[in-house]
Amino acid sequence: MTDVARRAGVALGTVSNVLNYPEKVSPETVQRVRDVIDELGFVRNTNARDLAGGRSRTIGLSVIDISNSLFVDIARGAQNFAEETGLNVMIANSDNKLESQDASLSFFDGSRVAGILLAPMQDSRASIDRVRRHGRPVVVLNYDDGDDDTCRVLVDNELVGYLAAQHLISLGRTRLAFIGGRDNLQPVHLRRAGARRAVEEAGGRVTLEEIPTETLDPPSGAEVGRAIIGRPPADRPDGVIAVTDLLGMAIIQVFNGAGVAVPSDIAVMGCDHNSAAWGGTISLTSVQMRGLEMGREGLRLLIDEISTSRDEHVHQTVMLEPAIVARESTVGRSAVVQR
Amino acid sequence: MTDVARRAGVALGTVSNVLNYPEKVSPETVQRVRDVIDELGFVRNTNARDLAGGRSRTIGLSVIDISNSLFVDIARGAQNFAEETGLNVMIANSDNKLESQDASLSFFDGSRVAGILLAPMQDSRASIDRVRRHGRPVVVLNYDDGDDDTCRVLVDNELVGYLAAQHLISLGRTRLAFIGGRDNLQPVHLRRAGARRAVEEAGGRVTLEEIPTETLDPPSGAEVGRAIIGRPPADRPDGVIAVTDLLGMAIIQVFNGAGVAVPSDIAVMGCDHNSAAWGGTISLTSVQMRGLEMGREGLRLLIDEISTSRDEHVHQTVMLEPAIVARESTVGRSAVVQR
DNA sequence: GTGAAAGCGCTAACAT
DNA sequence: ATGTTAGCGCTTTCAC
Repeated sequence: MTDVARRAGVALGTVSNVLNYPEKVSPETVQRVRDVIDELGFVRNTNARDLAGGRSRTIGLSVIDISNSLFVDIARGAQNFAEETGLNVMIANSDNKLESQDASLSFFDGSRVAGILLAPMQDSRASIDRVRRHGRPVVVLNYDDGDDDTCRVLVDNELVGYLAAQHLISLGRTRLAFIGGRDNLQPVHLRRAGARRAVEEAGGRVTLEEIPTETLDPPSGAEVGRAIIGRPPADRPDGVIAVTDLLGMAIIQVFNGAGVAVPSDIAVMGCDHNSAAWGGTISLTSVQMRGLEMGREGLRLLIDEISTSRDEHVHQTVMLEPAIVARESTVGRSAVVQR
Repeated sequence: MTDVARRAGVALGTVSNVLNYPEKVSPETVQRVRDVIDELGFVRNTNARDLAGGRSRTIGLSVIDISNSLFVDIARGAQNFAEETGLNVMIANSDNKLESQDASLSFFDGSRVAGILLAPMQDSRASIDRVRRHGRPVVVLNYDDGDDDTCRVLVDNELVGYLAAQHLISLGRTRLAFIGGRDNLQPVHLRRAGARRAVEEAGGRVTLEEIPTETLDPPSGAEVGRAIIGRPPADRPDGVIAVTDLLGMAIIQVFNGAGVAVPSDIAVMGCDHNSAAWGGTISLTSVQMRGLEMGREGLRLLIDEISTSRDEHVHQTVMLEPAIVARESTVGRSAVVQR
């Protein structure tokens, strides 16, 4: 910056003003300084800027698993909003390792980022507290650790299950099956509870069969699919809710290969709108988890917390409403207007 | 740090030494200072550190599209290696927008990162030159712009096609089909050329049919699949190479639904080992694009360029060898040892 | 082994 | 409107 000042024949402070408060400098000086900046290819040092200014324009996003499309959506949502507000989002991936998550948080802490968006892998209050004690705001995404002493953005997973079941019921299905992983996973538990509620509300005319699976991956889905096919047609469900899209996709393919028509014989749907399951020829009905909104809302809350006086900030929890995305696997080809 | 020094009853410089060169400080002092650091929850300011030290321990990774699993792999490869070397990798996603890519590069430039890994969306020499003129090393990943004035890590796409065709030929298939997008895409062009070479080498006993597609997405694959099924069995290929996994997966599902057995009637394989196509019950043979190695090698080259004296550095191109990943869709279920 | 002091490249308050 | 200057929190000589 000194070089720029000398070359433009002005003082250092003037260059700074041109950069930060151009309205305080005469137009011709602004022009001259800017020309020199271009000429020299000057890029101002963000570190020094943040250090001297005592603030930062970048926020850190830490996600558990960047290969899951929900987290990719979260990142994109946050970035889009950040763009509008002149902030920068840096992504750190934890690759499902808790120690990596901690390392990322420490890195962000050391970088004196303005704030942190954290989509944690499990209860991370200890790490969060540490960072926050250093005065760095943290907003938690997609994980309910029951701590309302922090801002969070969550999706109503009970409603996810409820909407899914309701969707199938509204299509006239009466023998539902809920294919889920183990119940100790928070989202699985909640979605199952929601499905039960919808079935109960339907009175006695709808039944719900619950089939647990070992994992949430395709092989488990295929296994369940084969088990269903092994039963006499009258004994099969006519509507299947898979707790993840990957599970649902695998089930569809088994049905496909066995001549069971989807959705006419059996309607199938997933619950987490995961692009990793978009490879199919039968597009999959699912429930939108609103990753984009989650990222965007999270950043909004974070900005709010950053700019509010530290003591006066009121933490809030935003509960996002999931929404059915109806596709061919439940409503059939003709009803799908656009992919 | 001043607080730490005062609380520990030592000078500022000593705290710095404890942090950076503990061997230069007496053990008891080290211990005392460290205790105070823990007690105060002190985290040193990376910005100030980099500013004062004139270097940085973080490197920037800019990818075109974080929703493509190849780029996710690249990121993970780079991060794994970075962990071993005490560096930090910050990911910036460009969401397929060229202006975002430029913004990311400028951000990294302003942050004075040690170096940049760039997986660009198209010829980006202009942007690269700008950054490099500021003395910041850049390594290009997965894109061959013909510029050997930079370090690059590429995958031999011609070999991808060659290996794919060879794999099918070695399984006794003689009527191959290459299902590709438009030939103006560099990878498509190269893979097709490789497939041709393998077929030529096989002499007259193997034929290669080339079927272009509008896009590289599932719908195009399904379309081709239906076209193939529409032909009399003797007229159909017995081995299909889809230029992307998504295409391949869609084709398999069409075959599946029509009672065409994969791989016994027709073997099908993809070419880019994309996890977005892993949802199937028939696991897909593909060609490993070595994203992890790409990230790792890229970072290795980058570190080399960073530490080498600026003038003495010799740019190099690492050409990664793709490898067949044989799965059920070509070799059948029994031959697949593990997923 | 430890301490003192000069910067790193900026911002922001103040002086002109 | 422009120039001057004191830090921001550290690293790094160089003395002690």
